[in-house]
Amino acid sequence: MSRTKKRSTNRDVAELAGVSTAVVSYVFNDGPRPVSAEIRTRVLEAAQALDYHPSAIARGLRKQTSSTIGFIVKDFTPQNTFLYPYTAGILTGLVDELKQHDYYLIVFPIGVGESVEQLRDLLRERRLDGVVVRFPDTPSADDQLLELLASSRLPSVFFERTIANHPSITIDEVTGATLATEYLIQQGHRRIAHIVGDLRMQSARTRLDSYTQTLSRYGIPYDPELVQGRSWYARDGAEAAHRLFDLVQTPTAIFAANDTLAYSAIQVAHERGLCVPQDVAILGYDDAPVENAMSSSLTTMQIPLEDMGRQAAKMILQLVAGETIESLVFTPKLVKRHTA
Amino acid sequence: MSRTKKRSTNRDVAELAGVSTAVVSYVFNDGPRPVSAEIRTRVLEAAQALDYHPSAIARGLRKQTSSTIGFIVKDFTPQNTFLYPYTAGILTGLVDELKQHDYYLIVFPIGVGESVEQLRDLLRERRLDGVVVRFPDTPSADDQLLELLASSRLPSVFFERTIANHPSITIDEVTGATLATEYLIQQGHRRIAHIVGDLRMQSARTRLDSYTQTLSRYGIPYDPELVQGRSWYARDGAEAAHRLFDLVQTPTAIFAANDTLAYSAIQVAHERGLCVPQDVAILGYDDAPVENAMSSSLTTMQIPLEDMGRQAAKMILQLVAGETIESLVFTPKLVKRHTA
DNA sequence: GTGAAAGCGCTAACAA
DNA sequence: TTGTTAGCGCTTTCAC
Repeated sequence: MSRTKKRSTNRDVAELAGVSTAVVSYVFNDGPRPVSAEIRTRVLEAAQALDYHPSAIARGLRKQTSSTIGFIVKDFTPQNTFLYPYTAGILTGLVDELKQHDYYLIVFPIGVGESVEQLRDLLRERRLDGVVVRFPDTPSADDQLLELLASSRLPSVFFERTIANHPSITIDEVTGATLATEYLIQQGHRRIAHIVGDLRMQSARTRLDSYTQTLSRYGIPYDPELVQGRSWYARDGAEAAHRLFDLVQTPTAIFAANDTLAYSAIQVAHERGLCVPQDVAILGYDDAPVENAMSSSLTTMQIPLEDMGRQAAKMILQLVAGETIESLVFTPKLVKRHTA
Repeated sequence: MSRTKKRSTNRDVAELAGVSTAVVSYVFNDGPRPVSAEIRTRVLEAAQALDYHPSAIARGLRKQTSSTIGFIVKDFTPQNTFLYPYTAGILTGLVDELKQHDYYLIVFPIGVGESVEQLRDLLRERRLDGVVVRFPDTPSADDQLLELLASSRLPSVFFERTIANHPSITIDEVTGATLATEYLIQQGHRRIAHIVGDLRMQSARTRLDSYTQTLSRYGIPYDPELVQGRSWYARDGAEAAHRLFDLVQTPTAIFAANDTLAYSAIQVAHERGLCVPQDVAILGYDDAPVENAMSSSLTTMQIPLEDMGRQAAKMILQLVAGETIESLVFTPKLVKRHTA
């Protein structure tokens, strides 16, 4: 394996084909000027013979583009950004759609409490044509990041956040949580509990608010005991479920703020000998596409993460192309399976 | 927001600081030639004033490197490569470690049955300094991909595959599955079932083989009825579990070939009113770091995916730096939790 | 210790 | 229709 053999360039091809480098460029870019059929094939053959592939770096320098998009992700959890179904789902759609358009994706997770210096570099280095950004929806000190993005003047699309003057892709949480609650009511439930997520996050608060408002709209009294939970994670979900089942008057239905919490509740129900959904109906939220035992049986509100990733790709590419675009809002859909 | 304002370059800084562009380079690269303290600060101030950041593209063209690594992933499942815990875990460690070294990561999933033309381009475009590759371990027609990799002459590290002359990171499946089976035997079990994964994959076959061999080494007769399953997925796991519990003589322990299958088995056990681990012990494999209700309670064989990703990063960087490196083998560790 | 200048591989404006 | 050539922004050799 001769590592010394130099890769062939523009010029090598030109020489072998007996043309100028310009023509080689025209052939490979289908323009901007026409090339006679005969010369075109001669160039193509020479390129083939030399195994020539244009250097993306050199082209990038010349055209001032990179055909690369950045995916900037900041999450609460420290190291495992990509294990989070939201991130993974979005990433899947995003990268796949970009591929269709011959764009590449650089992933850039930002750990908890990490400095932004490196991100600043990335955004200024001309390595990216645009960025897709997902920050947690806390109203906290991400301002630094936002300012960084803004000052970089890179085209950007935001996930689950509306930033002034930036197109975004968001979820209509109000409708989602309202539909969820209404469904349980329509199933005849009156004693409906809610396991909340991390209330520092807007989405958790919105789901809670929509739950209470829907109850009141249907004339169902609000019972604070029926609202439990403190994070998005399984342990807290299990604890919340135990509290609910310990109540004198237990709920007949539980609306969990995400699937993880719903799974915990199901497990706790099973442990206590309760049947789902006969003894207690359990409804999730996210339709997190994880591969696990119960993912196919949970009734939940589906968020089309992969599709959202696809749309994000399309949006950022339009932005890069100089078009103006509109923000997008996705509405969760009820997926009836076997737990509610 | 003036999109017209041009970004400042090398030269702008040089002019403002009253030096040559060479000096600017020396300052930003700390070499290769020394710069007087006075001039250094003058350059730095000018750069600050102009918000100058060197262009990675231009530097790349000059130095013939990109500070970018590719992560090429091919999986069985069509669109959701990144939802697979293996991929997500490895990716997390990989990208994080690369960040420490100021390298970026381009992710490139390859869908089922997808053409390799685009990958060929990526590998030849000089966009990458090296690649980390994970293909499923089938002995099938990935040869095309392998040949592509080889002919690109890019430094590469392979996951879970040993390719001639290529450093790799693999898992000692024999030891892992043997430890798993031995543990159940040592717990006093004699009637131990195994739910296999997709037997087209080497890892599934190895886990099965090690299971049978360990049984025979301990003088436990092999009962074909106790081996069920046909894929890595929940549905087939549940079906396998039902078959096992339908047996006249049911198993007292189940070794599942991965965590997903283990979870299915647990759920089925619960549905049938069996207690885990009292009535039936269930042992998983992977310690897939998914966020779900039971992830913290499953007894399983742990594969340090994130750590493997980290090591892959270190290896590929060493390779890029021209050093020679050794392949690495990771051994799964038993993690005792509450299901076996 | 510093400046001038060549050149990385490509694209596109200017010539012919 | 094609050739020539000037850069894109950087690093580094050569000269001082």
